[in-house]
Amino acid sequence: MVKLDSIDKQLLEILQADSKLNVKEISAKLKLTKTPIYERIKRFEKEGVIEKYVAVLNKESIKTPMVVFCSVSLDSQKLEEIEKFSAAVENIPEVMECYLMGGANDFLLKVAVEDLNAYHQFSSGKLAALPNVAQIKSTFVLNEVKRSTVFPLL
Amino acid sequence: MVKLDSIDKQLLEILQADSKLNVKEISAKLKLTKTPIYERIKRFEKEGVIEKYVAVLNKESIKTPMVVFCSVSLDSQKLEEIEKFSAAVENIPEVMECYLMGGANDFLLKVAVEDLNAYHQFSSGKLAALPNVAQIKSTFVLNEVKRSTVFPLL
DNA sequence: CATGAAAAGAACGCAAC
DNA sequence: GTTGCGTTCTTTTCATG
Repeated sequence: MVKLDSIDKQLLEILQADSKLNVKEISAKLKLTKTPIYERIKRFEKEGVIEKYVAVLNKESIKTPMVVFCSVSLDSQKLEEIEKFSAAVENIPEVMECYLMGGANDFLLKVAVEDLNAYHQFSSGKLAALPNVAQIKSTFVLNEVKRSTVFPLL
Repeated sequence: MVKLDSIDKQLLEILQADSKLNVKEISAKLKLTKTPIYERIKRFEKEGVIEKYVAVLNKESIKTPMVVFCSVSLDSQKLEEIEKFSAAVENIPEVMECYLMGGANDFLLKVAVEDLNAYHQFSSGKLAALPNVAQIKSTFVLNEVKRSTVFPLL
């Protein structure tokens, strides 16, 4: 875990919102010169604080997939089983996000598929086929109101 | 909505995974020369297919916030009320994602806050204070197993 | 941290095939 | 779509204060 000072946080905040700004522009925003900003960015990249840079597509302009949230509960909540399920889910491309949840000790999965038929195949074929899966409850997304990749920095 | 040919899809796939590759490297991957790749990328940027480029932070190396999923149901599911709620949610920074869900006609919100106390303030203060909110059910994330921003291209 | 210089590489624009 | 060239901009390194 890396300690971040105030400038670090502002810098990461900026890069999370727009990584195409060049060092000169970022420096101006933070009222510093290029050198320190450049060095901080390179440090973040080297230390892995910045994992990667990616393009974000506009969902209005492409044919968007059907998105489904599914709650998956396991027969056993032993750590070993949880890790086995987690590992399996990693390699399923339809699963965009997966969280281990408190409360009912379920997983919550965000799944993207082409259509209902594809979802059926995914759900009964791939997901239910995983060992230890007890129950799957699916809820369909009608509309994406907000989606942000920016994590608040504490 | 833009039509994408096979190369477009591969190109966007690559840029969603790593936007720091230069045109030369991408061209090599797609077995084309720089010119057409460069032009396609510029077209995507101009047309807004590529909305922006962002840095993705490594959650292991920063102090990650507490993440909570909350189901919000409204008193009324009239379109007008749904839009009013959607608009309000847009401007709440704690709300990272928000989806209008099928089934129970609820919203599903992914919320990031510093700690339980902050969540309490958010939930009872900001969220419950919105007009028309009937019920809020919160489930806490224990562990993030997978998180990807890559949308499959259909 | 600021300044400035200098080299390498990438982006960008153009022309010819 | 390819090849090639030239200009401009950014990145990257380095030296000085």
